[in-house]
Amino acid sequence: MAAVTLAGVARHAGVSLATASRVLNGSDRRPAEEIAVRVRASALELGYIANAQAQALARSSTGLVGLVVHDISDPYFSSIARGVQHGARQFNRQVLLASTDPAENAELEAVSAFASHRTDAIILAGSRKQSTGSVLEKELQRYANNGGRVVTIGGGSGVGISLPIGNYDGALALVTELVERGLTRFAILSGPPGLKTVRDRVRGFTDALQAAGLAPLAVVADNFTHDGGFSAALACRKELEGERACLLAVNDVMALGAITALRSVGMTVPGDMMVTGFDDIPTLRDTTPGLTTVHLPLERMGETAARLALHPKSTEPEPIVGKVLLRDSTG
Amino acid sequence: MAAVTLAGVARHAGVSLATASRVLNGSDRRPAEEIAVRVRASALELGYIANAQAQALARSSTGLVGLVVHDISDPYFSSIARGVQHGARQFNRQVLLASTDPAENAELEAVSAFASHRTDAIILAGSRKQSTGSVLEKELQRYANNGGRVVTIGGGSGVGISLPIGNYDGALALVTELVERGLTRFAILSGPPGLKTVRDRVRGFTDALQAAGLAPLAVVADNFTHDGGFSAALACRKELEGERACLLAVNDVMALGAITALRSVGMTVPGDMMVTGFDDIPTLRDTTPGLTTVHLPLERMGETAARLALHPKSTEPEPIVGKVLLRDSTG
DNA sequence: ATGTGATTGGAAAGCGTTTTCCAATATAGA
DNA sequence: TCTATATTGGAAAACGCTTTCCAATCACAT
Repeated sequence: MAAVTLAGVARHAGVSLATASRVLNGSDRRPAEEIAVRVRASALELGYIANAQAQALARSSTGLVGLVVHDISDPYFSSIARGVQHGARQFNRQVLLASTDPAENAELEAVSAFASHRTDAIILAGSRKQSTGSVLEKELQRYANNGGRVVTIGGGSGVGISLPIGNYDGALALVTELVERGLTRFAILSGPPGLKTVRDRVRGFTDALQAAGLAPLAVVADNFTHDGGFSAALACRKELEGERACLLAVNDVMALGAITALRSVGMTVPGDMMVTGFDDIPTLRDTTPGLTTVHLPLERMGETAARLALHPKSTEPEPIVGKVLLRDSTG
Repeated sequence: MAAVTLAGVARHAGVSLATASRVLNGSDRRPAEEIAVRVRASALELGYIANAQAQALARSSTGLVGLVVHDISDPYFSSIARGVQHGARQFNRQVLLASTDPAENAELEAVSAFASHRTDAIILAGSRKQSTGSVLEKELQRYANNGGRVVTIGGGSGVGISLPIGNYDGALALVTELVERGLTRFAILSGPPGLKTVRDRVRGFTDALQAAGLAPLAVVADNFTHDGGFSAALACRKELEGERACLLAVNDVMALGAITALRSVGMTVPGDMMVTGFDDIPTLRDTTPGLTTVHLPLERMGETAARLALHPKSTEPEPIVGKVLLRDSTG
């Protein structure tokens, strides 16, 4: 049972292909109402559904927007994805998702696949190692040259529009506030140095410390994940020889991993060690103690990215500013 | 700067369209190596990227699989999505995501959009109100009739393959274990009765209670979300007049909402009230007290669903069985 | 040489739309 | 009544590929 085609509808309604197309799938020309009614009736009766592939080919616009994230099960990314989805719906676009997970060149593969599917736009969430002149950048550039729009959330891919995130400022403000509250002993739980986000935040931490005449007692880098935070915290604890300090994690999931790690060795937060995060992921509603962090409007970021990607005349947007939230994990 | 087409590559390599196609985009016929090399070189030099839309049209297969979830930022769904993504990659498919969120008929819209895009398969996660003969079911049926595959995770849509989840058995086992441990006072935090998942789990709870000669002290229904759990817990507390009992939430996010609610009125868990969940979402790693729940292999479920959807000869699968995890939230 | 069968590259017919022309008809103005 | 001008429906040419034929070439045994 082959799908009903436009030709079938046209035949059934006794009109031409052109007329049927004009009636059913928006056009600037509106056939006479009498005919339109007949065509619509036929379409309904036969259960016609336009073939988006064929339309894409003819119109050279697919109605698709590609979203690249590292791990869709990470609350940071799934919140952004939700926003992107919302934004896309407002423009009548469907979201093509790529969760690039562990595979090293998965990100490149995803971009290639999106380019192949001729998505109208590509949104990159979570800045990747961005060696200028990288294969990824070349691919994105080619995509952009062919008319595709590129939006990068928080971290220039070097191509297209970038939605700037106040990573540096947020990190700076966080540590500044903590110092004002009298904390002096800090250690940094960092992530892969290849990520721009990581570099920006770490720089914010250290600059704030420096401004206060302080320096981190330790800097440990690990994966940008829960497990990364877990092992980084343990390593850090060794370096600090168990002495109380404030662990500045470079994002919330790492911070949560760190807290779990500290608990697993019998330490309490904030009693024996303090911890901070970054992002304010929704998960934090349910964790105790409340995690001190920098709030980012994740969902709105996704929606904004979608708008930037899909709105014809969108310009460089206002930067997203983070808001420091002091909670119990820092006493 | 228009995109490079296959015709362009063929011309540049001095071969026909047919030959170029055979060399570049898999075919059962392999042109002579000498020619193949020339074509590949041209493709590389010109930066050719096949137009997936055109291929889809010609092959009548899009390489797309549609995933419908209620809320991609809910850890339950994002874990499943991760699995689907993995599974899809193994079959070289891209994932089209629809997070249907608040809009009432968004689910139907999503299915229509997927049908229009001629996705090779549609995966429905999170059973929706499934009035047999509903518009949604009709739409799915039509999709299936046109050769699309439909997989429903945990809750028959009445169309296509269903991946059965041991909701009833898991709920039954959970309560049975709790009763064995001496608990006698229970209340149920239920979700929208339209959801099959909800009905199955609640039935499991009540059947287990009945078997032990018990009955729930209260049954409160609310949204299937964190907020739903929050307000349901408060309502429940009223009905119980603050007396200690075990709140059986119908899923983890509701349970977490419930715990937050209880805390907000100064009650402790499990001291003043006990709480259980269902699903074992990854979030639970970081919450205290540990939530007693029924573990489901969410990511694997997604992967299995993808396999079922994409593997040519897949049959009704083994049901997924839940595993009871007793943790601190029940003492 | 000759016939047989396998192998190869290419021409052309789709796939299901949109959209540009064109011709035909209707409308208005004189 | 007749031309000038809109308005309308339809034929056909794209869009970028795959795939079915077809004809040409080749190897090989006769």
